[in-house]
Amino acid sequence: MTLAETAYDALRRDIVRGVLAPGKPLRMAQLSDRYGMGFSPLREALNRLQAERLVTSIALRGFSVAPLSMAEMWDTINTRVLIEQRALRLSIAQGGDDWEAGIVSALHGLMLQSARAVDGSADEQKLQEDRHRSFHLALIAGCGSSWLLEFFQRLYVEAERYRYPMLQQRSVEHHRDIQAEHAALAQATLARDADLACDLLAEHYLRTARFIEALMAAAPQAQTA
Amino acid sequence: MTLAETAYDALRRDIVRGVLAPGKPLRMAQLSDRYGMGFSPLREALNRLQAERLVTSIALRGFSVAPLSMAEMWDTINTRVLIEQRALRLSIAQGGDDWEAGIVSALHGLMLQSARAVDGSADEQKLQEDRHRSFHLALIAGCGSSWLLEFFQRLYVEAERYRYPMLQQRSVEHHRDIQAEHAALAQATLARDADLACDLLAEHYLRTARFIEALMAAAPQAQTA
DNA sequence: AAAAGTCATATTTTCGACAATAATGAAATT
DNA sequence: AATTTCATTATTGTCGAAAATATGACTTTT
Repeated sequence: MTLAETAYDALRRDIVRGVLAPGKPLRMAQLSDRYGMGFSPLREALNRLQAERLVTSIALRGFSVAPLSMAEMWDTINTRVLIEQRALRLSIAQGGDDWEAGIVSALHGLMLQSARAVDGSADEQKLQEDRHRSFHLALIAGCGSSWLLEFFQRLYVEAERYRYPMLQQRSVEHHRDIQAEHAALAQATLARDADLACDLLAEHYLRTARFIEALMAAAPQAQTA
Repeated sequence: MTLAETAYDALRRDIVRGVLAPGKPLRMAQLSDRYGMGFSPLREALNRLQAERLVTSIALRGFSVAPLSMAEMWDTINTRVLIEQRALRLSIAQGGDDWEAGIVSALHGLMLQSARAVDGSADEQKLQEDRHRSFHLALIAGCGSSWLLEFFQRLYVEAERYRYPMLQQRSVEHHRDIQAEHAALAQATLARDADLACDLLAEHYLRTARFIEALMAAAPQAQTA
């Protein structure tokens, strides 16, 4: 892996996790120090991230972490529902055996982990997040549209920025059985009940959005810094 | 404007217009020569374009122009219809006076040009293309979703790559009155008839797609080189 | 003859220095 | 006191060279 790719991964992770706070200016010298590399690979990574709207830039005034707002969170959630409902319907209509197997496998991984660790290390948490993304990706992996899959990835990452503070609050039990929601979603999908699966998917995301909104209203400084 | 931005614009234009053929490897030395700048700004531009999927890259093996295929064209068109129909409905539901004014203005620009020039210079053609994009953007500019607007831009550029050979064939009259389609679309939108406007929009794009498919079947080497 | 290894060349990737521009703060002016 | 001017400093953007890696021709081995 090249240094530019390393920088891209590291910056992306730090932005999503809020280690680099929204709005924060990203000075080259500081980044060079932090990630142990020269300007060139960092600038390449920042340009990629800019294209993905995780960072903003103004010519000759450098880069900043893209800001967050409640309005944009709702936009992200609503667009996710649009994209994923379409992708889910396409998958249900034309998904094959490998698609079904992928869902079963991803759901298994998701269940397995919830039984094991109440709250694990940073590595454990990363693994959990990966499995969560893998599950939602598996549901729509049969859609056959590279655009829908790309937009899913983009929106997932953006939503993760908002969801991260929620993930940290393990103590607060969310008044939700998220695993049950995932299981029901998988079941409806595998039963090829498109209408039900789409409803469950939308409700799944809207619940998360409402929860984050409440959380942000209570502690707005957490991510808007 | 920085050199990196200049490089981005120039590369993007040359890729969309097929001057840099799909699949063609982009060697740094060659690009440096062609655009008259060093490697650094070029690499930044290429990284942005890679994030937008106009170029592909493999570590240590450099960049290439992203390939084209009929399957991907249909994916692009279908996704466009999904995104723009949603954005159009939102705009119709909540668009204000400035949104309406934008449509009237953009349609006027579009009509004006068609009356003037049968086939203009390269500059004239670029202006025409800008007006066409402005019109379609104006229709959905009231949607209030930055994600939908971004995806529109992405899909528009990709579609332009496929549409370009058609634009060159001015001699072939397309058996279509595209201006009339645009006018009808604007009329239905301003009348706030969402169902009709969405149908007209989908039909507008599907006609183009079918035309391009026929064109490519006749001369597949034009862009797949 | 086919496969594997070896070297020379071509190409990408990264670094460090330099140039260009913006931000900062002190001195001068109104 | 507020504003402007100007020099100083900090920061970004670009270049050219050097390091790292891939490519392709050639030799050797099986």
